[in-house]
Amino acid sequence: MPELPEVETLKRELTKALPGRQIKSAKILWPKTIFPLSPQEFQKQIAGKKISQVKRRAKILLIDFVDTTTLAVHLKMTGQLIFEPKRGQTIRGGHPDKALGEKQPTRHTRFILTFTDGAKLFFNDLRKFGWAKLIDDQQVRQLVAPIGIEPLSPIFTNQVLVDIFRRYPNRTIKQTLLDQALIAGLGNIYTDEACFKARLSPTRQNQSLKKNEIKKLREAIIEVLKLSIRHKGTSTKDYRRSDGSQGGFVPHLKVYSRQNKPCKICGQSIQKLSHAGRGTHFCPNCQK
DNA sequence: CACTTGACCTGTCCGC
DNA sequence: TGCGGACAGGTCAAGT
Repeated sequence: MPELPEVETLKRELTKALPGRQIKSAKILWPKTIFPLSPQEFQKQIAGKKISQVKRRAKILLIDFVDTTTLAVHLKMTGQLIFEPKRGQTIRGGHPDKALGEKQPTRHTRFILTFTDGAKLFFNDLRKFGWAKLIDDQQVRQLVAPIGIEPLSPIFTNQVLVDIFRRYPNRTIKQTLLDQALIAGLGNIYTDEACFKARLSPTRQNQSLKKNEIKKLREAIIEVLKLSIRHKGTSTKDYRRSDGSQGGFVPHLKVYSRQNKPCKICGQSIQKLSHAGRGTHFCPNCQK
């Protein structure tokens, strides 16, 4: 599911494709995706807009227009944004690659943006939880206001994380890392992976953490996110890059979706239990 | 106030 | 083979 590294990957890829392009039309196949606008309102408002830049805040992708409005997109669990250059044109050079993905649109396509040059952007979402909101800059500020610190920003210091854990002594590490109001962009995959890298059990109580353990956790969060971004994200199932291809981080996963498989460090069996309402994966031997 | 559960959805997998 | 149910998990609202 798209978490920070996946949305960051899309941001970087779409930054190469979208700025400068102008929207010719929008086709809405599942109106709930663009709620509260009706398909007619959405189509009328977005037609003619020119994209200035693509940004990311937490797991939200922000497609800015020259007129200072924004299309804010949340992919939730199964959302995809697939960019298709106009026929005969490829974004990465060379011949069109059949391995890159299935033909667009798919049965799960919820809306399509068509640009004046013939290029298209497809929003696919199997489970229909994702959304796209066409909003002004004031509404963007309201949207991102409750979101916590970006873990890859320089102000995400040891002290910041220490303070967060001190503020919620009775929560567990996993509950804390998943809380978007505290730290932005971590989901189920990267909380489990960061805890493993820091050798800490995700179910540990915050108040039991020593300062040097929090330091290790901060470093682990940053390393795991950066490494995944380098590999263009995790495609356990639905996540796709903007060209339809899969991210390359799955072989680097140490615990997520590896229950009953041997720990890559000690060989003991990776365990899975339910915690904080999520499947939680860890090595009982390596993580304390 | 803090924590848990349900809702939103569909596809996949498992046991019978 | 088919069917029911559990499960996958981001986020918000409602319930305990």
